[in-house]
Amino acid sequence: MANLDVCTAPFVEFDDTKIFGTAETAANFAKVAGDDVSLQRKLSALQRGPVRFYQNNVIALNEDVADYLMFVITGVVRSCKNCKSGHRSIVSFYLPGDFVGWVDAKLSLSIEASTDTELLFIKRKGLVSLAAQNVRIANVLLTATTNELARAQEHVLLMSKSAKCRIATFLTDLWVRLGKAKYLDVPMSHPDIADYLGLTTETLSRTITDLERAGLIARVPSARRLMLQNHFGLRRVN
Amino acid sequence: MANLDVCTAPFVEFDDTKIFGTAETAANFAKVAGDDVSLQRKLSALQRGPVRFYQNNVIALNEDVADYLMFVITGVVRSCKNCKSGHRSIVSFYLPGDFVGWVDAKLSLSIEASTDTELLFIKRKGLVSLAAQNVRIANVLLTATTNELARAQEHVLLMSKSAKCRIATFLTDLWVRLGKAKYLDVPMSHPDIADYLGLTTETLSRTITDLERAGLIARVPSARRLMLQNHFGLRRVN
DNA sequence: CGCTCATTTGAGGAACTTCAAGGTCAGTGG
DNA sequence: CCACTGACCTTGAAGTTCCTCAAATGAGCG
Repeated sequence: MANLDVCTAPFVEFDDTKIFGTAETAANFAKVAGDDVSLQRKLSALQRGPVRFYQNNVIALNEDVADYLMFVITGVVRSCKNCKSGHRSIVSFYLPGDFVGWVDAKLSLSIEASTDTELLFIKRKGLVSLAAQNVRIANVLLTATTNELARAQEHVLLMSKSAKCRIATFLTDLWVRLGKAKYLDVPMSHPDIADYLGLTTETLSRTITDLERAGLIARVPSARRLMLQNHFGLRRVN
Repeated sequence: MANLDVCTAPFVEFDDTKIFGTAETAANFAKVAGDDVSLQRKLSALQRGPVRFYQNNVIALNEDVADYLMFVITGVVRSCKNCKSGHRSIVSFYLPGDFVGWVDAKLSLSIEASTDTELLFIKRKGLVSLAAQNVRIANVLLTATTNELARAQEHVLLMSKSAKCRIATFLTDLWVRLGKAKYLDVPMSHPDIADYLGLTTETLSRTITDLERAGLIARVPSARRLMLQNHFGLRRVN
């Protein structure tokens, strides 16, 4: 991240609709400014990108994030801890519209592309000083951080529940975050979900089978496209 | 919390040194303003209290926290989720110097006194608008939220580790947060620690015994006063 | 002292992991 | 077109970790 061009270098042109399909939601950073055109201009002066990353690319190490904040346009970003032992924990998934990179170097997390993704890089200092002048921006930043805090706290709560409950809750929450479509097209892989929930892929797979047998969900054809058939029941799992 | 007097009503005068012993660290809200006397005055105009709570008193329900933010002066505050089933999870402990109440009503958490405690109540809106005028305050608030976010994320990481690792890490982190004294006087009860770590009190007790047998810690006389004997070893537990 | 609550210890059982193997799917090259 | 590859997903059997239930011990307070 010392030089953003290093990040963009390995990415060649490709057909957007193929990888960033129309089903993907896309977010717009300019909306942060509302209707204020001069503010929109100031914001766009702070941004660099969009930059594209392929699945499993490392976007940044947490130590590098001091200067830039990231904003997800399409795809899914994960922040995770990779231990020397090979064990991995995923702390958070970021979807379109989320800011990535609030937390400083304390925990040395790795920011990676969970799916192919498009990101904006935003000069952190510039955004913060903009917030000191503009109440709207200040509130957006405070809301962004407290929302992420709320999600982290829900994640903590989730981790002390059973595997069945963790997975049911994860799926319904994801369904809500992705806009409550008819089908839940799960964007991230099973290994990613398992590491997010503190489970093995085996337990994940077995539990999804259990939920399916209980009539709560259905694999519409494959594991990546689900239909949540009994929302009330899913919320009641424990 | 609609009326703070309701909170103060049940508390009678008592000998401070008995309950809020000298061993307890105490925090000063005015330090947020640094040396700026006029800023200190503006801050103190926003605060109400200190208010005292006894152990296990409910300080606020999360839905009530819209108007006030809290600042811990002495003691330990917990934010927790109490399910109808009787199950309880503790999301976070707040020590002297911490702000409580950033997260809004989404998750309906209960803010409770884990030990006897003294708190300031601070008008949220007033503090936020002060932040929009003053860069120092703005940075204090952003730092407070991102620090809490970092702690929540570490908590998430902790929850996917073994019981032994969770407890060893909890103890060393607590030791650091409390100022690295010779003895670790654990301020919160075993049930609270267990609910924070997603374990039972039995597992907690057994594991502490294991850590003691391994020579990593010692119960100096009782369970509430520990000595961390091998910090390197404690950090290496997995 | 005698009460209550907190902590410790034990035995058995449930939940999840580990290890192992088979199946599916998309992309690749012959 | 088809077989090959590698990553992902699924399923089974055995093993660990942690929980549940139950009881004993220890600490604080009137």
